[in-house]
Amino acid sequence: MKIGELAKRSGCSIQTIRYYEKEGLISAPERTEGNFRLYNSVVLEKLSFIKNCRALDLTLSEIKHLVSLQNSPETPCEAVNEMIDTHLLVVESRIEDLQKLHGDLKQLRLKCGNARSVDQCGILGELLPKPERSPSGTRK
Amino acid sequence: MKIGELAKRSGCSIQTIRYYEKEGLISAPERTEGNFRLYNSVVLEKLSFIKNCRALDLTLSEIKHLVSLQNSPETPCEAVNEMIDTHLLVVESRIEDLQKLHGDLKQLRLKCGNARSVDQCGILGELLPKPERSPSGTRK
DNA sequence: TGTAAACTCTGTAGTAACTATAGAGTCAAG
DNA sequence: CTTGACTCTATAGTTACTACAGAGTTTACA
Ligand SMILES: [Zn+2]
Ligand SMILES: [Zn+2]
Ligand SMILES: [Zn+2]
Ligand SMILES: [Zn+2]
Repeated sequence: MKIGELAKRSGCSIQTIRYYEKEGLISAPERTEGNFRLYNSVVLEKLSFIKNCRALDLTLSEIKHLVSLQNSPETPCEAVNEMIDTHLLVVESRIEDLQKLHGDLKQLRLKCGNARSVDQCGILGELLPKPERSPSGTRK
Repeated sequence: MKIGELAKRSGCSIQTIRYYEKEGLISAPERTEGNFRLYNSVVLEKLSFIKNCRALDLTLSEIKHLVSLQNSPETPCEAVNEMIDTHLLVVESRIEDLQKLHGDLKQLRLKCGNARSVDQCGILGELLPKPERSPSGTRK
């Protein structure tokens, strides 16, 4: 099959497939006389694997690592576990960050009061460093 | 003060300050005879504002919008509220996504079993599409 | 058989918000 | 007057793609 059909069947875009090839995530396929890429169905599994990994937000470099592990099946699988564990930590800390962010935003949202104009809005006031009105404002 | 001192005092890197200037988030300062940027302390507040907004993960374009609102103080502050609300929704959906991800990763992590080698590791197996051994594998 | 549509090719640029150089110029101290 | 610290602009790199431009290939149909 040519790249267009592969794209439809795999759910990856044509450009993404070519990109994965360039990045070494899938191997370069044969070509037709006219230089078109020609795939067999095996690559569908590889793309599916990659998609599963991407859905877990593993980076392409991590996926590459996993692929290389698959190609040397006798390696101890500790490396796999470590990668997942590390990734779990990253995800957990991102969740924590976002939850703090969410709390801060909620707080901030309450600061508007019922201001009508921007200069009275408590939100912007809150974002400024400290609205300490300088006692002898010497501007310029 | 020159850009180096501003960087130290603001906690933004020199490149970031120049980048913010290029993007129109802070205005271009005066220059010395030798073409060095020369700042007064007002810019410290602007950078602090930007840092606060970035800590809430507002995009530079959103921050630019807020800055322009500050510069027209009579505008109704609805726009501010809407931005925060929209942003809250984005953050909430990111948190949900990550929590699902986290669950999936936890699940996956359990699949290792006590495999010793990669080819027996349940994690990689799980990531593959479906290990249905084809009954009459006609390859090529 | 001719030709137009649909497909594919490579290479390049764009995305967000920076970071990190290279190579040149400026300034302060000894 | 020279060294070192600082600053300048411009450019490239980061991540995982997406979106072209311009050229070549294949298929379908009249
Ligand atoms: Zn990871
Ligand atoms: Zn308000
Ligand atoms: Zn937002
Ligand atoms: Zn395992």
